[in-house]
Amino acid sequence: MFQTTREILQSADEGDLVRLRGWVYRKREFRDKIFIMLRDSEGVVQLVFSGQLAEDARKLNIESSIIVEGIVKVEPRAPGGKEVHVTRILWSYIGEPFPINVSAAQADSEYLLDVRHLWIRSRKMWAMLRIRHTVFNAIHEYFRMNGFYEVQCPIFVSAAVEGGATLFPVKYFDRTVYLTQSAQFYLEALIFSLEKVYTVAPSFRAEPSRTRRHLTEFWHAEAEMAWSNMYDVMKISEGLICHIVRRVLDERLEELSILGRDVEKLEKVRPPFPRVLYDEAIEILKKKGLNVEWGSDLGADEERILMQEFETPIHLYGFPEQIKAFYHKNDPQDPKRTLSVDVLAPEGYGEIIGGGERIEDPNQLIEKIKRFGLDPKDYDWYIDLRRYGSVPHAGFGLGVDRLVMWICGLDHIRDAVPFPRDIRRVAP
RNA sequence: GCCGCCGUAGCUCAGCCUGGUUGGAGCGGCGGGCUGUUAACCCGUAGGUCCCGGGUUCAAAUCCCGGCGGCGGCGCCA
Repeated sequence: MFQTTREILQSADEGDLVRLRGWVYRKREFRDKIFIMLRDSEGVVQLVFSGQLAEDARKLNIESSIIVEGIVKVEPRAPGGKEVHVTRILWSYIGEPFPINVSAAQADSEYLLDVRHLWIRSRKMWAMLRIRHTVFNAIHEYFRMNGFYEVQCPIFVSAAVEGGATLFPVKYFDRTVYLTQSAQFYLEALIFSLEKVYTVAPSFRAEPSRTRRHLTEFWHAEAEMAWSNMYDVMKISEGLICHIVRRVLDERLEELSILGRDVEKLEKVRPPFPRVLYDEAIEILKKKGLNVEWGSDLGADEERILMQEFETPIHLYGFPEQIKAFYHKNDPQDPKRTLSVDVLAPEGYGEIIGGGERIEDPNQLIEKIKRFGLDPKDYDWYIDLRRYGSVPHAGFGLGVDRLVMWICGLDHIRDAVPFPRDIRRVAP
């Protein structure tokens, strides 16, 4: 029977005989006594080796693995207030000198990406991974609580969702297919069976983006709802974000603190999010002296400047037709505008959700596909969905890695993912 | 696609602008010291094709040209 480091710190009593297993996180050597910070999946606790055991412990390099038996001591000088005085080393594996040192870790260097398979052992990565775990769990919780069915969509696809977006070609027997960039079209098909559906899956974008919020492979949480409109998307998406943030605040305070996250800022994330019409955003930016006109897309700088006005995420809605993909439904009251909505995260993190109402009329859809310079033949089955009992419907996609990046307060999306894939990096 | 930056020890970096004896520091390694550390500390020690090629010069890590490798940001999007 083994105890975790967390169990030692939380519930073990003075004098308890315990067994622990883990890795050497830090080692502090003296003549006849050695302190080792033992790391496991739950945390870190101090071990004390003395006498002959100190001589054995001296051989352990950083990240060596070890199983020990010892006696719990309440000790104010120990990190966490308790430590384990080792009485037996039951097993050990003396690792080679660990190649990551303190200065490399502080520098947040490229080297850490080269040795990412080892760096994921670090406290920072550990904290992020645990928060990420909670985020993914909360996504499933929220959708299931709200009557959505989870579905699975193909990764190999034969046509683009976004007209212009770049796809990764894949050799597929004697022809070329592509890696999916969104499950949206499949989700739209599935609402005719299940009405409210969601999926959490990777999406792939071959755009040569070199920014701190782009990956070529990212995790996409997408939902689609029959009998729904743009305002339903706003309600569900803000409910989702708030539920996720609440869960992280409830379960992961220690991890947020390790990452140095300002928890106060996350506490402010409560519904409803401000609803900002695209036109208002343009006005705000003009007042701030930016040269933006109705119809132009908001770049990263504009987004950042706009979000200085807000402390929570916002719904930015009603984008002009020309800056949104063809499938967005135009506003019948104002046809040059679409019933589209993005969620922008505060603190400069930008767009985390994109969505809106879809065109349900087949003729309107065909007409818009043509107007966008695309070929309706490429969207054959997608148009077909509208021919057999079409319904108003809407949906959205959440960039889960961007959400994790924001919640953790990270500088780069790469650090929101254990093994990031970007324009150049595909290893480890 | 556009703009900018970098390449010096296993790792992080200083030195380069203003060329000048044997190219430095911290961490890590190795050896030693130390009765309580919190990224332990102290002493010693090993470790270098200064990315590659060419040029200028009495002299190049340093200046110039070319190549290779890498990074950051924007655009696009989640």
